[in-house]
Amino acid sequence: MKRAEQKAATRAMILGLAAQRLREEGLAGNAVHRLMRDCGLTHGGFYVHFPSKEALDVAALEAAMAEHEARDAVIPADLPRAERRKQRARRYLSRQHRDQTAQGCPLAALLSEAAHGSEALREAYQRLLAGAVTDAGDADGAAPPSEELALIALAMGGLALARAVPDAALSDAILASCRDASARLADAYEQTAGDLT
Amino acid sequence: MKRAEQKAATRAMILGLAAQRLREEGLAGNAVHRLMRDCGLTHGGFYVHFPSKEALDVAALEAAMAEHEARDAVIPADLPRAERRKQRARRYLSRQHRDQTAQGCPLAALLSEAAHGSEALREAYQRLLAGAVTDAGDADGAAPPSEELALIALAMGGLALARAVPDAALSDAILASCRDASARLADAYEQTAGDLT
DNA sequence: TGTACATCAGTGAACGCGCGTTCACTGATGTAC
DNA sequence: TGTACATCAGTGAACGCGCGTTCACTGATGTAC
Repeated sequence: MKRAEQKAATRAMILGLAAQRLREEGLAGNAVHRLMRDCGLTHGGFYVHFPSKEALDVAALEAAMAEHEARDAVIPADLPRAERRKQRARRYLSRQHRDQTAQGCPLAALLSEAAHGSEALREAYQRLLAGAVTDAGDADGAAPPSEELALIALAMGGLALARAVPDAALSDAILASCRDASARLADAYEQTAGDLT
Repeated sequence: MKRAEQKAATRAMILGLAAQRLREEGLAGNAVHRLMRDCGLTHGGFYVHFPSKEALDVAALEAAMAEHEARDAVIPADLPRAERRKQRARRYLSRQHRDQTAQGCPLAALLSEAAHGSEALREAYQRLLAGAVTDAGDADGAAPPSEELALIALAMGGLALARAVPDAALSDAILASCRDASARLADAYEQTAGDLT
């Protein structure tokens, strides 16, 4: 079985690097030739592991999300819901998350690009988003998905905006504003039930 | 002066179409050859009007923003601040805005892609964002920029997310959740002064 | 244990394609006399 | 007003480049006897 193990290891290396690149450079900036070369391989061998570039993009998105979620699984479950939401926002909208794009949330990294992706990619994107909403909702005691959706949209929008802007002071201000807004929103959700208009 | 007028008209046509394409397909999907062909011209003539593709991207971003802002300049100034903010959010997070990408806000269309753009593009992006924040803040009676930043991040994040997701029901739910969250946030800003944490 | 054969991960040259950009040109418009 | 020349917006062939993908191959690993 040594051959199969070696193959799996190579595939994991390609996928791992692709998952980083996808977040750093987006869908467009992740070329097969560069990816394979930077794995110490030649580009032809790529198709032993993946049927197409599109398939890699989907697999890389999923791998990136799994890695990102494994990274911050430790929010104490005994805190009140609003407090957990604030902690999540504080972490997501941190300078660290902004600056470490390659290890960050791929949904934010592809926030505007996802709409131009293949159908398979967009379905994976939606599935991962729905998963994140469900996870957060369950952790928050079966909280309405609409609340989690808005909190996630605010967090992702703030993070993407902080990365788009070249001025460091403005970027920091965006993160701080959105952290504050997340906290206010978390509090507001505790005060009144949500009827949408 | 007939020649100069003709030239200006051609340039405006190229720029106008580029401003649409930029929002529909992003930075990557806006090719010189296709753009010129769809203007009824050949690609060589492009460089009579713009020094480079990069320069076009910047000009198209600015043109798109100007067009977008001209489109929704009519929010009554005599309404209370929170009400104006809610109206703005309702419009920005509408199904219409989501579906008419080509006429929509270019900052949302490039939300995640802007970070990979040229320095000139990122500076233009920041300038336009700052302008939108200032305009909204002035209209709201010199409101703190941090409040406007968070409201804009929520609106842009929600819009981009609603476009990313292929399922129409989920997309609608995202818009509705973010409209509701914007309203709650606008109310929350009226109740307490903002100190950032 | 040693030999012959099969498998298959990875190689590297080649493919067609679309990209941004250059450049010698054409021919209608504008100017000078 | 008519003729000769200059300008310059737009043409279209050509450039080098990187992309995703294919394919005949190599040579180490795995299997059969």
